Amino acid sequence: MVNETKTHEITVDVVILTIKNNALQVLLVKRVNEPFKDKWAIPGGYVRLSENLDEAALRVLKEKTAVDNIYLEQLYTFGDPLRHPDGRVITCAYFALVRSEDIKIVSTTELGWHKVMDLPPLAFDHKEIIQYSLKRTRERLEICPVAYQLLPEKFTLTEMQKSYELIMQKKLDKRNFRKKALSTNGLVELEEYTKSSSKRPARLYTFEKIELNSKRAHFIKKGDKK
Amino acid sequence: MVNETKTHEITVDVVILTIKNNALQVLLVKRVNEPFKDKWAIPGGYVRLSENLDEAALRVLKEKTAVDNIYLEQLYTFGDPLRHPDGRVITCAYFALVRSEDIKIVSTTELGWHKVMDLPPLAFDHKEIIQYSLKRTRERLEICPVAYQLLPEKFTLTEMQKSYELIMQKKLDKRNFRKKALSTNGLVELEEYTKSSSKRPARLYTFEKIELNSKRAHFIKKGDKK
DNA sequence: GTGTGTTTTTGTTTCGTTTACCATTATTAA
DNA sequence: TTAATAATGGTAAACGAAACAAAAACACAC
Repeated sequence: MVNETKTHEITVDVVILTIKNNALQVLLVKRVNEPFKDKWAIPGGYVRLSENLDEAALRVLKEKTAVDNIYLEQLYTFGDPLRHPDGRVITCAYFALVRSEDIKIVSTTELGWHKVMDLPPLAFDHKEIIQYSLKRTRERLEICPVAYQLLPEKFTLTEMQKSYELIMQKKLDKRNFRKKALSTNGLVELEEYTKSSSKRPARLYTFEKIELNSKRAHFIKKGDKK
Repeated sequence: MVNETKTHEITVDVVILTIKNNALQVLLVKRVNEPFKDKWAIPGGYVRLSENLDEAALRVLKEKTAVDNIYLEQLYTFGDPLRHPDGRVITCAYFALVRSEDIKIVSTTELGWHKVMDLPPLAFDHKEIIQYSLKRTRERLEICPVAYQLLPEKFTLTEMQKSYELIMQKKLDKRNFRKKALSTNGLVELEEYTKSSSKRPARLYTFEKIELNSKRAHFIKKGDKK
């Protein structure tokens, strides 16, 4: 039985999500080799013997982008025997939430952001993996305000609400949203305002740096508005 | 980099939970070989090239027990480089909820149920894996009544409440519990009663066979009683 | 400086659900 | 009759969700 495992290979793939141009976007690499040449794929790589899975995922993330202070969570392990045409490759998928302002793309390969609602042809089972990461992101958002990982350092409540609406795929009531947002632990009201266009300036907020998962705010509930 | 992966090995480990003797119990095997000889371990095995991860987990489950109609869910993948003393073994952990009445232990190796609140010395990182499976089970229970997977075919509401209390680790109010239980989709009131000891017989209930995850009942909420 | 347009900001009420709490009656075996 | 446990109803308080409208602040055009 042990022999039968000899050609397993283990990769990590990292679904990197951000909000950019008023849309939820995912970072994809264009494949230069077969299989799936010229298709787009989630950034990934083989797990090295010396590193654990989290470290492997972080390494993949940093190979493509220069970020830190990101939200990174193991998503699911995909191991269908036929998912890779050239052999048995099991992949442990992660997802990351990053601020687009924080990101510098450092890879030399062709790399780009794609709207999750409008994905190009994808390699392997990567479409399924992205769909699953969206589902998980929504689940997380219902529990704690992970969306602040997607927002700039300073943001308005309207921007925050936009990010929630993009992730949850539904409109939220403005006043109800603000009430809940203001009661969130860690949200800090600043004495600064946006100044720009021909409209009333909006107050800026920021999030204290705190442990994620340390509190459960049950931020969005189902059925808040369609 | 590919070379560096050659000695990875992939296993699945299955945390098999049941309720037995008024306690939440987990099925463990006693190891007969090094490493961790004579310690207890979660049932597991290598993933074969021809099977996906779910199939591997199901196979492991069936090697140890004769059950079907079980709840089986991928839990988490553990890949610390030092978790196995003899080499790099990454394990994809699953957890299963089974009815103790349904189980026939078919393995020849030493195998037994252990209360999760009173575990023997465990091999590898298996203690951590079991703890994580309990956490996940609680999360599932908050969403849908998976506990019926642990109950006998026919059960009383008191038994159902006991199973919830064992998993959630807290006392629940009897009348509130019954109110919610009775409003759960799929719960069927039978025209049968327990008959046994010197007390009033209790009505029996059963669950219709339905898809899990198909409904979200939000069965237990936080703070129901400490 | 006045008016217009745009966006931000703010509070209340209603409604249903959940929680906490409490006590009595019913049924059986012994 | 007693002992043991099951079954049951109601209510008050707290909480969360949903729906809803008007005033304030600024830029700009005139």
